[in-house]
Amino acid sequence: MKIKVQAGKSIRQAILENGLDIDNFIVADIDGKLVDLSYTPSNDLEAYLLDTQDQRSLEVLRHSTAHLMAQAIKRIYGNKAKITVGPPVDIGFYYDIDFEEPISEKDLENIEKEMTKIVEENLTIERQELRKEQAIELFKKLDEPYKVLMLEQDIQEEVVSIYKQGEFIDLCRGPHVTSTGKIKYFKLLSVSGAYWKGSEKNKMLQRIYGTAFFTEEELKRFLYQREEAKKRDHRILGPQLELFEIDSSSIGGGLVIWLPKGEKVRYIIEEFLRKKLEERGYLFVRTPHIANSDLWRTSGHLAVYNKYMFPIMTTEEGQEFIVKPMNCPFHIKVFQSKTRSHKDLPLRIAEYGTVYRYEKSGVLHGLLRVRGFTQDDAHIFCTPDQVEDEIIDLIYLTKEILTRFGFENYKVYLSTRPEEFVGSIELWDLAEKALKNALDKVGIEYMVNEGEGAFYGPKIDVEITDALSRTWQCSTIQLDFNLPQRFGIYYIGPDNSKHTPVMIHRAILGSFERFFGILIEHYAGEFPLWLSPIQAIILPVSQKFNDYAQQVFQELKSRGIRVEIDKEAEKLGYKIRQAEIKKIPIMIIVGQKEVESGTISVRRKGQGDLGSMKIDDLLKLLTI
RNA sequence: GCCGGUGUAGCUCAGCGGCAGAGCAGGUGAUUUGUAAUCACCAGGUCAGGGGUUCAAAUCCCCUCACCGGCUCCA
Repeated sequence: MKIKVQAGKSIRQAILENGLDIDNFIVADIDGKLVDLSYTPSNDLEAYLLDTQDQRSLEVLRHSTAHLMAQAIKRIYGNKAKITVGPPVDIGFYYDIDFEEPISEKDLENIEKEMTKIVEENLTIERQELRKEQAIELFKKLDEPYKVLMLEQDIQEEVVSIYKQGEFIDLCRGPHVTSTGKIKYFKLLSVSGAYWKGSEKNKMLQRIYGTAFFTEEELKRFLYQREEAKKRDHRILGPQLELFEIDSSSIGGGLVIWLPKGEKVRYIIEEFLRKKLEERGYLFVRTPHIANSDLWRTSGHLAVYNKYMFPIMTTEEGQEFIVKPMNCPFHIKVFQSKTRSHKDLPLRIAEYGTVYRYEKSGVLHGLLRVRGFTQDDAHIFCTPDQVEDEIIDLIYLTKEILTRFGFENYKVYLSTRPEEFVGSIELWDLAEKALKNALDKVGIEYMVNEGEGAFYGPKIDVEITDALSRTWQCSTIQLDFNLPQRFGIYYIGPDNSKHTPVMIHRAILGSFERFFGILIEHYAGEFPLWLSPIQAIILPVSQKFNDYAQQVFQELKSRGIRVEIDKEAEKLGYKIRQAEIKKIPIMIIVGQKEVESGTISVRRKGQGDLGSMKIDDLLKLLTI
């Protein structure tokens, strides 16, 4: 809401004089700039007050909580802890601190206690402006070398602001809440490492993550959601639901075993995608997992991509082989397998190509970052004129595929020519224009990442948003002016002379491993019927009805339903529980009643008992 | 790769200088069951690996490996 502030009076005074509740407002916006409520303008103006509902207020609260934590840490550790930076982030805030003796998560409780004390002290948070030299002197005196470094090296302004709360002083732009008493609902979350200024070359500091909210309910909800997210972690659900396994000790980190049920899901996805691709004229191929090292010299990978490639294997005959990190050189070979005419273009070569990349052990993460994975890869060879239509087709295809998995929201990024590039500027301009035209014609919103393209061509990346509003990059469409040149591939144009085709690398799911990991979390392990490895399970009320259950089983099986049967000598409740835990979508219960009437009783996971029906009725239900 | 944490039965974890434990899962038997856990018994171990301290190490110390939270990287 808007409020008039007179010269010489603080916004806080203005709020009070207007009879408004000061507790509702956190900071004020003056011409787009956020200021403290203690701000006192030198001439009359209008300020826009931000209440606790405003996202920016929450950021301020969290920023203030970061300061609160830093103050608590300074009280406990004194100058054995040097403060650096502590901004708000989407989950809350962090503060990077250089501790003389490393702390661990056990210490967080103690820090939280001290924070609570400071909240109770209700210290006023005051802003003060000083000249840069004064600030440098101040932080030298306070023995905060990182603040001094920032002032000396990074901050351009001649006048800087500091914030004081009790004995604690921090260099900060602000704004902040008016006093430490305003911070009530907070929680410290984790301790981790973080490089000073984010560079590997610099010293590693300790980063403490925390969060804060205006109400206790919001904090509780946040913590609850974190717990829920943990439960749908694909690394927990995967082995639990017998989908996949990663045995780092006996097989190796980042190498995935697809268990029968996971493979079933993958197969369904593969076949679904294959059908869509073949409809659009893609030709599937299959290529080796290793190749002569010369292939990778020609492609340039050995020079440019070396650090992600497993080392060369040399045979006793002295031949060198390398495990493939990419499929593209092989698809070039497919293109080269005969002389191509312009009439053959666009040529769309697809492969579910398994590649291996050496990733540092610390970056491996379940199925999301692995060392061996299968891309839903394809390379489109076309003329420069055909690029636009191909991209349009690709965007529609990508949308169609992702929508099938319940991903409706996307962010699209177009990355353009970087400083170092191959190919002519004319070709780049033509290609970038083609990509833009394609995006515009489809009517998709996108952001341009200027200069972020690969050295070999511009690209379009698609980020999907999952059920927990997290974003993931899967699809990528990359133009390549480099490989066709390096391998000297050509097609015969209408003019009967040789031309170099444009190559488009593209993946829609990215890799089956990564996409599967995302899907597991997106669905929390409860796959929709069409993907579920087991669609239905038949539960005889007692073993007396096993024969009838077997008949139902045969019937459903012959109709193509993925069905199982639980013939154990257990109570129905137990069998239902087992089926629920396995997240099987349909439970079919058969007992005396069903045998007599020739029906089945259907229970849908998450919905409960649907009553009894004929098998045909269930089949109808399943096809909806 | 870097910082911190954690490695005990298939899984989740307790034990933290003095006999290797529980629950779930698994096996066997009994029970023949109506919409989220029937009972009993059995089996299951290089306490991640290696070295050291100690009369004695799952437990304390060191090294290695793996994983987890992040950072960097990748996309």
